Amino acid sequence: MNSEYRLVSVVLPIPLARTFTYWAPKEIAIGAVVQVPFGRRMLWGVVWDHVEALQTKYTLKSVLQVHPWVFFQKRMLHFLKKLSDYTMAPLGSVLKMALPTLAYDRLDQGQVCSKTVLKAPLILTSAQRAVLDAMQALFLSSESSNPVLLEGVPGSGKTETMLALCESIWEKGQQVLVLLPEIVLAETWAKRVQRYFSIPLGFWHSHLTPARRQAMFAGLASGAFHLIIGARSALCLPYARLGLIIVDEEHESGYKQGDGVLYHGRDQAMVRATCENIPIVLLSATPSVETGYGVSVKKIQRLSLPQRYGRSESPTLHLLDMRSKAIRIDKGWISSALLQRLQETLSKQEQSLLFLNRRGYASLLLCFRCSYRAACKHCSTWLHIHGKRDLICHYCGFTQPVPQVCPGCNHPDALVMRGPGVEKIEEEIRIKLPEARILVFSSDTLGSVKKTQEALRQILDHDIDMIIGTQLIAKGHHFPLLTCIGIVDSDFALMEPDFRAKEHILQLLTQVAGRAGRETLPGHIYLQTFRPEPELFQSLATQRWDQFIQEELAMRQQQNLPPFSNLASITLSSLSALETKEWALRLQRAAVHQEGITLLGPAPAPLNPLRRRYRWRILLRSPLHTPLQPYIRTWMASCPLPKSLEYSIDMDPIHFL
DNA sequence: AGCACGCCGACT
DNA sequence: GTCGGCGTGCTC
Repeated sequence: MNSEYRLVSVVLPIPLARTFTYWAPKEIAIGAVVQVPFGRRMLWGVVWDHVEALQTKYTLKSVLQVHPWVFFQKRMLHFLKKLSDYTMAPLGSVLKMALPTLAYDRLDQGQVCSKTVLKAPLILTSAQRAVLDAMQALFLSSESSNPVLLEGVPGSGKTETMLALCESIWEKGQQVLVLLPEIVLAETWAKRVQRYFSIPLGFWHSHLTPARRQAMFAGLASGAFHLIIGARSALCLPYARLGLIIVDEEHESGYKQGDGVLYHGRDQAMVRATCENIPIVLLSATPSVETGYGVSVKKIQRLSLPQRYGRSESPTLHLLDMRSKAIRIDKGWISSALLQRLQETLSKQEQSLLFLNRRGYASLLLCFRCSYRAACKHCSTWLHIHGKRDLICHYCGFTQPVPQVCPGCNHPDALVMRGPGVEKIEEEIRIKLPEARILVFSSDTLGSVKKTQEALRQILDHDIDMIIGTQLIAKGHHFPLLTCIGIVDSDFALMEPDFRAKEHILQLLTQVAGRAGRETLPGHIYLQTFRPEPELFQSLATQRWDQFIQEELAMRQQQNLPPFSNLASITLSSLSALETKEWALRLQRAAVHQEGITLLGPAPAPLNPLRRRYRWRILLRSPLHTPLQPYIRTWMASCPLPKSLEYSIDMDPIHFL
């Protein structure tokens, strides 16, 4: 053994829980980013630990180079370990999220830093000033402080208040990370920041080109960027000097998504803030029930900005019972009452929004003679119709033309399209209000960030009279001329097979409603429904969100649901229906009873198969202070699965499909 | 994850 | 007879 060198264990960005041992220069620090030979590849990894002595049959290889300026602090390694332990994802998978760009055999220079300069005075109202003072008092008062929830309706001035807080972070030479549930919101954030500050600013999301990604990584890891606006995946990066995390729209389920490591962006942002010992602020007009629980047990400090500044009353709510003969219209989906209001709005040269959370033209193709219904080959789901011509699977993207004759009975004109989508509503409006300039706002019509920006510009410039949109339209945009909103089908979310359905529909409807009457014009909201449920719409009408949270918490506690218990879902999948079922049953039989832990299932997943794979699921529940991870670890280890079966573990699942 | 090795179907 | 499918196994 040469005294110039020592042994280190290295974590590599591959889906393995283990480390690999290499020779490295004696002075190498834990947390150093190193390039190592691995098989016939070269990989960048992180020095996890020093290894004192090792007997091995391998001839150990040596570190090729040490990255000159990217480094993982102890607190960062601690965060990655916690994330891996909590999600039960291999440490290497977690590292891959933290080192997504260094796969290449090259080094970028760190950047020499430009300054952040205040361009325009940031004038706060007294309410905003009070919130800012309260936050600063909290963050300065103790060594480690609780997360803050800043609650406020759209237009209450949350962003300006946060910018004033950011300024104090930038004065200390630290970085601010703003997390967004949806990356189209990034431009809006950037514009508002740049109205007040000249600032080195970076973006992070999955659509960056490799070169942009590399540059962004260099900027944030060197500390050159003072602000990073990013999607969920920005959470795990090695910032040089992180000083504050802001989670915008914290209640959004977009924070829990994706493949690979299943984590909740908001929850893990709070973990990261604790590890880094920095403040974190959650923003929302309609906080999640989980956050409401955090407030009630004093783990989260709640502050609020109740006033709409710049003016305006709350919009007026009208419930339209579609079962009533006086209201309905024979052909179509827009009631006479709503149509009349749309006409009036148009003649006043104001804007309207029709909200329908269904993409495409129609959601099903039926034969009225033989009851054939178009289904996806790969997923056990029905095909949707887009542009009246194509059948599309919303889960796997499979596409085929709408058949000319019924594939079931060969009848030439027995096929009908049912279940209206935004395109169908557009068709109806073009006939009934031919003079209106219409824009359909959905992921099909707005494929790129650029197209979305252009659509938003058209709305703001009043090149558009009426927006017909899916939930994409609900998120954080300002439309000053928008005074009339129609919810075409208010009943959709109650179909969700999920205990969070009520929370989600209220959040979505509140958000959509928040688009109306933002400036000086009064807003009207029309809710078309076939099942008017007074208490549900009551919460929306009175805007008593905290009251809804209290009621919902009481219900969740009574039924032993999160956040009063832990849930985990384990999904097995394979190409064979029989094999999946058999192994799901075998796994269930291998489970050892433990006090408090309940196993539900196995049951076939609701969409089976999905993307050609058959899936069975086991759900676990435990009391709040009994973590499920150790139990799952021993259990899964006792029942090794063959390679043909894939499994995934989802802690705190929120999507039950 | 990659990248190899290894054993069964249609073809230059 | 080979080219190539993806099942299984290994990487310090």
